[in-house]
Amino acid sequence: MEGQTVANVIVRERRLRWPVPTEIDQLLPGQKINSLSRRAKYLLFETDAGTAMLHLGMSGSVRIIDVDEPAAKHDHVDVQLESGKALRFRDPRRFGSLLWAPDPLEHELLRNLGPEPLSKQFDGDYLWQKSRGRRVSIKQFIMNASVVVGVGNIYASEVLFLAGIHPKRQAGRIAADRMTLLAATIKSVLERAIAAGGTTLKDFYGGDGEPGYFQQQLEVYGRDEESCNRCKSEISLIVLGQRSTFYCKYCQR
DNA sequence: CGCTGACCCTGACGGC
DNA sequence: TGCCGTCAGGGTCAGC
Repeated sequence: MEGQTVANVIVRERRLRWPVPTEIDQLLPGQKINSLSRRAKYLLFETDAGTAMLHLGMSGSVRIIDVDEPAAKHDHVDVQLESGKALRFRDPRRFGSLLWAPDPLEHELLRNLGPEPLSKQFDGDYLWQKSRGRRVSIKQFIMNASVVVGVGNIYASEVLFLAGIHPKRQAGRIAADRMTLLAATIKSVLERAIAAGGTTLKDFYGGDGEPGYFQQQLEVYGRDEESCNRCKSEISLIVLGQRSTFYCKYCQR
């Protein structure tokens, strides 16, 4: 889409996580997409008039189609291009969002986000400093986007297993050297997952239309009652902050 | 300010 | 076959 011009925007359903603002259909048509980028899990489509911010939520997806392809159920938005192709956004659960901002990094939802996990500024020292005095569990801590972005529920469990840290351990009670290991493990898990094309549990497909393969490398996620690859004991399942959490009670302290 | 739990919504699946 | 309860990979927000 980069460098292409928007011909028209069709909004069939405005009721997403937040209502789709009229700027999307009023201002986007006629604009050239200067660049595509990303901050946290928001996809950013930058134009001279402003930036469209797209979040896929839990069940959202986008794909490139011919403009005349009939819309199916849950196909909420089409961004039609002058080329005759369109970006089609589908989201059955409507937890996703499509917003508009003159300056996205100053948008209320982006301005207080923590660092990107693969950036240089995200390291053990940062995690250690940020966590002092915090009593919340380390798993909820690393899933908190104001601490660090990009660590979702699958990777949080995986990271903590590989770092040998119990998911319920209070964030503020983890020593600096373990935080260094934790930050490095977050980076390596995300890098490996990206290299594998992501994790396809049931219906995730990457931008290339291919499923991911990282699920074949999962150590604990979804493996409750199966045996730990390291010590052979049974993987445990608990709920932390309403999210399923998998871990080995012998390998993680 | 930090933390917890409720909530947003649809579809898939298992048990009966 | 159908109904009901449960669960799902994300994230925000009110209220304490």
